[in-house]
Amino acid sequence: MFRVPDKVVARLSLYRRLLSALAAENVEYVYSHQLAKAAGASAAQVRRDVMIVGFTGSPTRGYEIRELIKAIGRLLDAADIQEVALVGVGNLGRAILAYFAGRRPNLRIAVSFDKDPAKVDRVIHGCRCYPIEQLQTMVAERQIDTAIVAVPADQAQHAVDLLVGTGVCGLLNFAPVRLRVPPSVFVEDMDLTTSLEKVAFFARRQASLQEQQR
Amino acid sequence: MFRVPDKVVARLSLYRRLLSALAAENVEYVYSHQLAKAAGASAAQVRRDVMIVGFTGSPTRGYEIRELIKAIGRLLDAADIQEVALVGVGNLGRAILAYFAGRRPNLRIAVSFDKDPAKVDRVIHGCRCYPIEQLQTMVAERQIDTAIVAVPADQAQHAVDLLVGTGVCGLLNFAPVRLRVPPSVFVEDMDLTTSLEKVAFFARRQASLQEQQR
DNA sequence: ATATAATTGTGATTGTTTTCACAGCGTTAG
DNA sequence: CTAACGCTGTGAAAACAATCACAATTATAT
Repeated sequence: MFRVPDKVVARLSLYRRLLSALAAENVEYVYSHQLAKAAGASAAQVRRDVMIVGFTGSPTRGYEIRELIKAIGRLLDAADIQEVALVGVGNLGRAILAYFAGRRPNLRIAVSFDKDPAKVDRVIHGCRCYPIEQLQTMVAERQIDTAIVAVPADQAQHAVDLLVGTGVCGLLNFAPVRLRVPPSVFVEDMDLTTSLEKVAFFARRQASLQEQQR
Repeated sequence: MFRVPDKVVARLSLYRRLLSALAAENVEYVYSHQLAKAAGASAAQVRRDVMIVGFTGSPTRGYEIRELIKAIGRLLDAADIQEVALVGVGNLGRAILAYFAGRRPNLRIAVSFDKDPAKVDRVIHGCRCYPIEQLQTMVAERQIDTAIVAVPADQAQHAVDLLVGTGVCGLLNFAPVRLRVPPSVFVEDMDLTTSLEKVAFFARRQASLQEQQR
């Protein structure tokens, strides 16, 4: 099983969404440069990425959209349904639930956990909340390998230890801390603070650049 | 003004948080390898990054924490307060407000906008919500250059056009679409769907790898 | 039938980011 | 006073990612 760089996976996910939108408008074929424009990438990049999924287009028609969507799915998606666990059903956790509610049926947040008894047993955006004590049993039972961490920073490592101990090997982390995990576990950090500081930094640079020009 | 790669900015933001935590415990000095471990980076990387901020440590003591924090601030932070606008006060927007409420006083979400009259004029997590019609006036008046986009996908481009038209040149985008902006505008995409698919992909790979080994 | 035009697939190249490796330097120990 | 240690700062190398550029391909027009 050859290595796929994570940037490529991210772009393929985006391409697929764009392709689905086109398919919904009954467009049948798309050229690399069209897809590139929609995705904010170069045409060469799109062709390279498509090459990685092992799909091939026609020099005259471009890529057949429905087939390309399937090909991307064969690489990205599980054969069956892949369930995701959410830990932490606070403001952010609920927003995440709302966001994913009913999106992709074969990649869905199946269970959530919280330590607050007020949340336990409630069904929020179609997902039942369990007490954190049941995390290991439930995750093991459902063979969940992917989880979203949306607990406060000081509880994140503990939650992750529980998850990893039960076999979870993919984490989407919203807590503003670096998680300690074995190298076999993939962590994607969604660090709002860092991202905002990044944007603020470049915005300020650009603003002062424009001021200089005047 | 020399170029700073955006990955470096992200790491510096992280280092600063880690350093602040150490400073709070009255630690005075830190070695590159210690900071590296906490940040999940290599020691050489930390030293390179510190080099970029133009700070220098001692071969025997390492970096003086309080001074390094200041040095990072001189690069990353605005001289005065930098205000941020939030567009879209739905589930996600409110979670973002809660997340940043009272975090960093000189980088704060000062105003929010929504088209829903039910939200207008309410103060949510310390931030007043204005009708979207007032966006351009308010943003121009307060000279805001940084904004967070948390509206549904189909409204994102319109919101961004308004923002960019008023001089905003840094965007943190939560809408699952590619924004069309002039090249002078910096966009950081927080694409939950893509990130989750990425994590799910690598989790699945790892899981099937471990299965193979058995 | 043949020429034309536009696109794909990909080796080669370029550019960027990370790591290596070591000189130089305070501090400490003998 | 000298040696040894373990760190920083950084040129050089390696690894990684994106782009270029062009042969191969196939529909269309003549």
